[in-house]
Amino acid sequence: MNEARLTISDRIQSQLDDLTRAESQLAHSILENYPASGLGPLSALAKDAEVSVPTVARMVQKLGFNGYPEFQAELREELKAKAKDPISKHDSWADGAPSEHLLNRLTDAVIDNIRHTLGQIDPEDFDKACALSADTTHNLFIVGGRITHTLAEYLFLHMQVIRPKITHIQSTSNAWPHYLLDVKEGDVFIIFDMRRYENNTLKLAEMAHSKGARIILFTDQWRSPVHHLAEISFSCRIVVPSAWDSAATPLLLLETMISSVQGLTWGDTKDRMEALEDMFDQTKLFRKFT
Amino acid sequence: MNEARLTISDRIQSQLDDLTRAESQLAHSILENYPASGLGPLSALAKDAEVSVPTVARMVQKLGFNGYPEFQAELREELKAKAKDPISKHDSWADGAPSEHLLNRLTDAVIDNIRHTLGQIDPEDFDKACALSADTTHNLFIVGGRITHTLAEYLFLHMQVIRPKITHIQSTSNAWPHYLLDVKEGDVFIIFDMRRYENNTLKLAEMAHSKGARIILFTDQWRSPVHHLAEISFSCRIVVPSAWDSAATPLLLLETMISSVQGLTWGDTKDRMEALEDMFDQTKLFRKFT
DNA sequence: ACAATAATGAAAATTATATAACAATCGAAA
DNA sequence: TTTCGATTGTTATATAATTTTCATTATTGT
Repeated sequence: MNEARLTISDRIQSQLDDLTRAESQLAHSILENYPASGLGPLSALAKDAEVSVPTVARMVQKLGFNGYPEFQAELREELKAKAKDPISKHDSWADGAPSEHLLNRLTDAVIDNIRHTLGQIDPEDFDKACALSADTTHNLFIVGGRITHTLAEYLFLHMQVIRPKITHIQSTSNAWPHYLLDVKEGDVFIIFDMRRYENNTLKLAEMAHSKGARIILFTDQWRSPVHHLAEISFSCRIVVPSAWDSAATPLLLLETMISSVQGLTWGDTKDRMEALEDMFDQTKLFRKFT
Repeated sequence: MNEARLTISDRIQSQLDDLTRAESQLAHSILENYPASGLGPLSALAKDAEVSVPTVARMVQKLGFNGYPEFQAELREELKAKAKDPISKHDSWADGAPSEHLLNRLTDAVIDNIRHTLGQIDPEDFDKACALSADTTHNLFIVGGRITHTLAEYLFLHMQVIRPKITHIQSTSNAWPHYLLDVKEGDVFIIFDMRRYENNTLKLAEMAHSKGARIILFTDQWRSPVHHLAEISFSCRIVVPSAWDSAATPLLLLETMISSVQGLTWGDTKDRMEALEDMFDQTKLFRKFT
């Protein structure tokens, strides 16, 4: 993927000395605010550079393009590539594997997903969601579906240590209506619903909502219907070159959330963690050392 | 003039909820590689988003523009402004959050973990592990511990669709010795053991090993003691600025493995997936569309 | 200074592009 | 189901953009 491709800007600059008066004006005008000016209509560019329309057309051909539209297409390609650039420095992640190896392709996709997702997240929303999750004056319910219950469980396992009053509900289970009996106004639901959105999850969300619960939703880029009920939604990009979706991006958000909530409740968490350590010591579940 | 401070991207995102099917497709297509895609011809954008040409024209008007050219002009203005912006703070992942925000710090760490981990993985080992997991002439056991059972479960849920003869064992459960009765020579174990290595997991691994099972281990950079018994080990970097470890890197490996195994067994998988689809249709578990 | 040649611009011809008008489709409510 | 309204797509028209042609103006070498 990493061809030593020279940009149009490069090409123009290298030729800058051999240009005639009008061409030079034009070249400088293109470089002035590159690439925006080149993406407008040809006539606008000509006017901007104070040269005639055909001058622009000819220059573009001199640069090796078949026409102005082709020139613009290339500019847009550059722009796309640039947007991805921050990480594309690594032509391959797994050394020793060709870049077409699934390891590299999937990793590329996941990193890309992360960037897109993070780029669209409002940090204030995120902080608010963390604050809600840290609020121990209300109950916290964590809800996952068929696949997403693993994410829910992951969050639950950590939150369990961090704070009390927490419940994990699997929406595919028949038992969930029972849990809802205890829901009080102001309780917080963290709901996971990724594509192939589940009817059960939606129903559960509706009931929780009607009881006055506040909903934080983790969904994909197409958004579960639950998002109409949610106070805060996080839509994650999940598409990878696979028949399945990737949970990596939502997991990253979860882990950040866990860390953040832990920070907010540190006083309590500390005690709880110590208590947990003691329990583990007694049950000899873990090894003291490797 | 404060209206002008909202980028088109912002405006689209804020309206994302109230969009119809075609509009939503289009919106996502625009955001997909913003702003490049919006700077091409209207018809190209329409084709890209798989909507009709007038849909694009209508959407642009909905966004408050007098026509597509006006919309493009605004995009170019944004581009110019961005290029001139002295503080192009695009070195952070979550725009709008300071680089010290946990979202950015944790994401940095996770990407770093991925890079390190992938760099140390031998692609041949990886391919071998996939081949082993795809081999349906033997049973496949997936084993997780207290936290890692979520990863195990995630793998199990997918593998379950891809191949038969598969079992998920939670090493913290009392029941695991029973599972081992069925283990035959040549059976494959995929074991998860991250730090705070669990005694149960080690014992389970030892018993499986003594029965002639082949072990694939997912562990952290310090390596679970199980790795002495493992035929193939993947050590993942898991450290992030948090009191907890990150499961993102092992998850990425898992997802790659799932995709790879699926490729290896595609003939069978296809049938199994179709059967699963039918089941889902009958139980009305999922919604057909958003 | 004067051809000869290249460079440039004005306007017409051509092509592509966006808008408008209309028709089909889909989904919700009766 | 059937109907109504909203949404989306198809076709046709108008508009804008690009390319071509050709006349004009600079530039260079003799």
